[in-house]
Amino acid sequence: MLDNSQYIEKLRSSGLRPTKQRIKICEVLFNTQKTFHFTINELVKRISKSTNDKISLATVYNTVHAFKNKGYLKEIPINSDQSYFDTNTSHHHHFYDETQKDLIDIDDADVEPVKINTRIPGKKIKSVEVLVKVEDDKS
Amino acid sequence: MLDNSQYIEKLRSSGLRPTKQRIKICEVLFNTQKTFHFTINELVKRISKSTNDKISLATVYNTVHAFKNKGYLKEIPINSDQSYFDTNTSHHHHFYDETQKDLIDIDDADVEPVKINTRIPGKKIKSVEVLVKVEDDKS
DNA sequence: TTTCTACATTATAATAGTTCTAAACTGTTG
DNA sequence: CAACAGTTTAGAACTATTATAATGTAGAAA
Repeated sequence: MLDNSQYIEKLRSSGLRPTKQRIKICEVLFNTQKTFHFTINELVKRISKSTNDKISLATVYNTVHAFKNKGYLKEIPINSDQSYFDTNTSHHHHFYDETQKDLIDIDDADVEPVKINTRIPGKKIKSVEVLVKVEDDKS
Repeated sequence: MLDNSQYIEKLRSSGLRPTKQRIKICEVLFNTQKTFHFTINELVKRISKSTNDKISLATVYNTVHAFKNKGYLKEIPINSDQSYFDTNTSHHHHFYDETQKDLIDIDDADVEPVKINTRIPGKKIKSVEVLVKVEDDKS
């Protein structure tokens, strides 16, 4: 309960009612220097570690989707059986470690701009995402 | 039953027994000039259109996974609730039309090679996949 | 060809992630 | 403070996928 006013504002300004549960989720997601990746499952674990109140699974799903729609979270397309989210919403790409099942940011400065020399008529590009799959190098 | 010998060979040479069902699935997947994308659901529909025999859903899953492991199919990571597969196994990238929920190949020649200027120690790059999300251009 | 065996197919059950539902609850506005 | 619209909740429902266990079959050996 230190400085929730920022979250309250953040929520209010995007049309979300600042409820106890949403503020708690904000704390878990954004009260850290580092950005990070998570699945809903992992987020639920983090939440239950950091509070004694239980937040229902449905609320976590609802809130994460609301945050995603508001642009506070990004969803990362991984060939996987569950959704990965990223608290880093700036433009950047990812390594996916197939051995460790781990997702790692690639600083945007470390990727040369991707040039696509073809278009689809009537469509505009919304995003360009690079996924670099890696595995243990046993050479 | 025209020219199944190629499929029989293909299957046999990769250690898969050429069964009726697998040959039928081969026909549906590879008996066409064009490569295409599909979900399991769509594949099941294609199969039931082109034959009177029913192939069990479990067999379709097993076979698709076997084909994927053998490199006859590629799985495309889309931010979606179901898996997309591609009969085009050559190196290439994709547009994903978010309006139409449609996946479109990008010819590899139309994408400048993606340069990643950073590595993860002990890991080697397995693949670099670009996903270009597009939407209707209402400008 | 017949027999044998390992691999395949099948229907169905089980599982996992996610979404839906309907009742109870709570911010917010007036 | 009253009232309403938005929110939370537990649990049911749903969807995609995987596991299971019985039955069937391809291919090799006799």
